[in-house]
Amino acid sequence: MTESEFLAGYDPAAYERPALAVDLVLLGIRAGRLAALLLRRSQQPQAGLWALPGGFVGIAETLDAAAERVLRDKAGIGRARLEQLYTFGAVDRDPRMRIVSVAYLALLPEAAFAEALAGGAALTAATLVVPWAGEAGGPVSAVTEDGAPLALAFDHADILALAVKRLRGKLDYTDVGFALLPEHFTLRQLQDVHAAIRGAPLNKSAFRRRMRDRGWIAPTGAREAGTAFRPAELFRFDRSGQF
Amino acid sequence: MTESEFLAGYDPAAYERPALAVDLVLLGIRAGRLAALLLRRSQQPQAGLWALPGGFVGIAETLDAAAERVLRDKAGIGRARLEQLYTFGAVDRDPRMRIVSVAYLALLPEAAFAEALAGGAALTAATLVVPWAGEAGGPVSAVTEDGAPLALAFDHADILALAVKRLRGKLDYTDVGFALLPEHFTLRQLQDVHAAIRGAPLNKSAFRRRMRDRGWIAPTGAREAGTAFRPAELFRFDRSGQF
DNA sequence: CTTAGTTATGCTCAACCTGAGTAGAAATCG
DNA sequence: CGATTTCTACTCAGGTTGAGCATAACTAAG
Repeated sequence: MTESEFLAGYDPAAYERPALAVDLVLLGIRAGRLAALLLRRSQQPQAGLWALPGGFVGIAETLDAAAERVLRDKAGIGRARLEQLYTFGAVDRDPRMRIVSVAYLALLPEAAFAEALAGGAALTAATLVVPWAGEAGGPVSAVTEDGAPLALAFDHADILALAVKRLRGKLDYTDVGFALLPEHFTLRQLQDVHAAIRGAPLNKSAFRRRMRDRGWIAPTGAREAGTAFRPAELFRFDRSGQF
Repeated sequence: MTESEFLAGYDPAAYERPALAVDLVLLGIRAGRLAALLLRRSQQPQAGLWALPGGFVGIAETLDAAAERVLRDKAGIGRARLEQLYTFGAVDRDPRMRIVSVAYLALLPEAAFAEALAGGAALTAATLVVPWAGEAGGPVSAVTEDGAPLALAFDHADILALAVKRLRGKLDYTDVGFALLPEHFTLRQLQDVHAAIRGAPLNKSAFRRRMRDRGWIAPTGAREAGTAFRPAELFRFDRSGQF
């Protein structure tokens, strides 16, 4: 039987279908480190564990639309650039039933991250501990500001790990570094964000040179205020720089 | 209502679920260009159009397992390294019903590609025409060996386009270039594969130097046979070179 | 056997990029 | 005003890349 014949004779109700959900990895910078927004599960299974905001995909709803709806309703965030990350389909990833989940990634500027935490959605910021270098991949764990571990629900540790890996991979040739910063920023802030994503320090002068040469940043003419020492120049992201 | 409450009260049968499928992008090199294996649809809808091999995901079947089953049953290929590409979830991507499809990518060495074509699965090799440079992305089209266009079914042109984009992005820092070659190959063959994926020529000496310096290739001592001119040395992929 | 033709391989050289260090500029604090 | 700290620009060595040239290795034609 060919695929065509199979599809033509397929009865939508004849076979049991997996449930389809989306889960959101919402990342920001917290105390100079990568952090994710998590919700605490209050019900069984896995009550008390920490989970990514998620929800089921409607029958007439795009995956992207489902992710935007979850962003709005579960995380209380109005707008963010969501990007599909990976689809997780292990059979036993949820103990109740078969749920296939499409993971999405969004990067929040510091203000949006703080606003989401202060909102009514009972979100917590979990600092990510990434024990591997570069794009090797591997497990990650989540801790509170005090360093206390946060137990993650389901396969959400794997989802977070993949998000960090993807982020590191895109750091050098896309604008992900700017997505975590406010509109105006100093080169030092930009470098700190890159260092937080990489999990490793960067050469200062080489970094500054590269950013200026690539044409990604434009000087605003203004300077930092309120610093104890020489204020740095403020830049903004210049989208006209080619990618 | 929090996510936990929602999930706890969720009745698996209460809401209509999208159907979940996998589609396979099977790529190889054909006459020095990237080519994909396609099936011709014999039934409505979109009868006569060309489609990627695909199939539905079973209720107790991993996404990866479904992709492997389709590879075996629909494409007649025993083994290949499948990698998840992206999940396509437009509401109207299939006119019959809502189908969300997880696309997978596999790279076939020249022999496996030819063997699949010769097998009983009625597959056709479609040369991919990629009108954009680098990782810009955009539409692709498929043509026969003679240059005649092949009309693609559903959103499969988008899936192929994303596969090419992904492949180009991974070319420089992973082993994808070797996956399309036989076990023993010359540096010229390796360079041709890279050029076919990039869609642009490469500097010869710089390419050779880079490949040798990275430790990805190991000389076999043997030489090409049957060439009209000086035979090139045969190399094999050396997995011990770090990534 | 000799020579022309063609590709493989190794070498050099200039241009560019990166990591590292140094020196002066600009601000606050005591 | 001087000490302190960070920002910014500059230089320099080392490594990588693109480009070209010389030689090696092989076949086919004469």
